[in-house]
Amino acid sequence: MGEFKVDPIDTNYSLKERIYTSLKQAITVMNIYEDGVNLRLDERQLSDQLATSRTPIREALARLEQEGLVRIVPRKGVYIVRKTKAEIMEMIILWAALESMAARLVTQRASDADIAALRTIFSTFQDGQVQAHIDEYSDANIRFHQSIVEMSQCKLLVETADHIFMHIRGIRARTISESDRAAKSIIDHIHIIETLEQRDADAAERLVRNHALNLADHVAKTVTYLE
Amino acid sequence: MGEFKVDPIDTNYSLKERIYTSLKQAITVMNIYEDGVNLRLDERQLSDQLATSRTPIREALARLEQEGLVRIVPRKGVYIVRKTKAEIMEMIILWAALESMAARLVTQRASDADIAALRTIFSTFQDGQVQAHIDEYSDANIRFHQSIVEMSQCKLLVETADHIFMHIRGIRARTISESDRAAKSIIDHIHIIETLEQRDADAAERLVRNHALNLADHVAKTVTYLE
DNA sequence: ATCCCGGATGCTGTCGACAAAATAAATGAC
DNA sequence: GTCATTTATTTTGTCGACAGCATCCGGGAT
Repeated sequence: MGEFKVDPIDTNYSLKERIYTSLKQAITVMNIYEDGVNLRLDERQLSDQLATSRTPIREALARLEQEGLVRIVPRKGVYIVRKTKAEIMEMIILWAALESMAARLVTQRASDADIAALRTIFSTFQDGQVQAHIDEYSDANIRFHQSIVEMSQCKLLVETADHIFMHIRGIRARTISESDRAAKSIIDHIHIIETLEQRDADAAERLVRNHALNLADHVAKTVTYLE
Repeated sequence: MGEFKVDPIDTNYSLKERIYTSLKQAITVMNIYEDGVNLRLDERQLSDQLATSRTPIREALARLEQEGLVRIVPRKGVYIVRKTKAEIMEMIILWAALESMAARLVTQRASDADIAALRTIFSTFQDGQVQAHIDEYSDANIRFHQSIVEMSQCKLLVETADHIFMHIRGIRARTISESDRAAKSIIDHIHIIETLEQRDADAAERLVRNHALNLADHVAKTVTYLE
């Protein structure tokens, strides 16, 4: 029987909301660290492109500012913010704090099946396959870390981690795809999974923390395109 | 010489900015968990009280929503958000993650003098004096934990902690002032300071984490006014 | 008396307009 | 030709207004 189904009218998605989502997407997708990119957002230009008035755009921009994606300089304009190297470092440290706590919670809360599922994320990368599919490995890497946070079953932890992650997405993708680090990385991941399976909260926390802080050290030493 | 000094005109503080600060202050000060309080914010009423149009108010409210202080329900109105007990618990867990990482950083970065300064926070509470000045002790308690986070010299850690702290301020004040917990609390603090002085990162991290998680357990067991 | 329905009221979401500030352009002095 | 100064243009911050949805109120039917 062909049912007559209609989607409920999205009264929850106002113009302001959609503009916010649209702008956020546009900002996160673009490479803001490229030379010569225009970081200035013109309200009027946006209102033309989106075919709305400036009011909902300004409300969306106010939210984006609170989120740290743009900076509104009074009487001058709104600018997409570039994170400094120091800020990226701090974000990785915060990430380490969040994910290590998440790992601790996973040892207490997650089911064996959920933890086992972590292994399947890397199942397609047997042995030396990593180098060949470096892009897919980068994605798997991201999924792995996000999975741990999600398995903590702490919504606030997930939200906060997502928030940081949005900012360091570009940097992480570039850094992880460096050849020699991927091999080291996958070994770390296996060890982390083992400690989770053993329900060893202290060890899991320590390994996760060190894994993230290693990234921080690596960024401190090698990343130069942020200065 | 009598110099002619004028303050620079606050071009950095637009109307939107001041309204944001004003509303935020008003919300954090009021007891939003009291029975019968009006959680609805009327834009027009606000525009009357603040003697402005609704536009800058709406932009301020958009920021407050992103911050989690209010919830904007499309076509219905703006409501101050009450945190549920589960959310408070998650905030304390996040707090534990942040402060324990901060403690680790303190052992690596802070000067001996800075760490020593932590002791002075509680210097006025010798022995059994705690019970007599429970309010002042509550303040000292808050200062102690904020100091640790600040001494981490990680701005993002400070910002994030402040953000959570704003939400749990009321709850923390009420909970800490319970008699028997204060005595236990001050002993924990002394032990934490000792591990910091010994530059024992692992121990400091563990003690700080457990101290916060103890509060979480206590809230889970005893707090009933949030349901 | 209770429930349902329709009009009246009020509030939000969005808009276009205007003033002030900032930027760009143009004019003039040297 | 360069620099300073004035003028013109652009752009932001704020405002008041209007349409549309939500809520409240009252009348009528059962």
